[in-house]
Amino acid sequence: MNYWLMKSEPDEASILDLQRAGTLPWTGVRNYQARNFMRDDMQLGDGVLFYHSSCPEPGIAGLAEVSSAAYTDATQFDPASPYFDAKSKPDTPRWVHVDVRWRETTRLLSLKEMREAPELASMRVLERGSRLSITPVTPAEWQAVLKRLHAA
DNA sequence: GCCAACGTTGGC
DNA sequence: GCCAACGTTGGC
Repeated sequence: MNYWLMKSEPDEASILDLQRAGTLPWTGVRNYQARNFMRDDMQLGDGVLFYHSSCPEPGIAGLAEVSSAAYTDATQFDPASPYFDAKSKPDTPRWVHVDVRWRETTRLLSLKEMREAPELASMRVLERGSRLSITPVTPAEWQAVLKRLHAA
């Protein structure tokens, strides 16, 4: 069992969108490191911290879980999609993604609060210049986040 | 809108 | 394989 933090712009897909849909395909990842996490390291049932980015109040907005193995991201072959990749060929797809299932919509654990919490200081997403949209979370960090989310 | 940080591209 | 140029991310 692994844990992850996954960034989403709420304008595109918010935690409430996920709650309504139940499950969403995590399409649009176009970074090799993030893709490799999904392809090589994610397992069914892995815990996901759902993070809102590029918005007025960035932070963790809910909990989710990995609900599929990695499979081909169809948007890479769609010229009308913002995620279209002309260099990716259908016989050797470059981009894959997993599905993510909603678990809980929590209070917002803001980026500010995350930075101020000593027990979260080790989180990869807080590293200087970190832009990765998917980062591993340790069991200790996961527990610490849950404790904060469910407190006051 | 700014800009620091980082990833990717492509010429050599 | 190097590295300059360029593009993107994402907080502020």
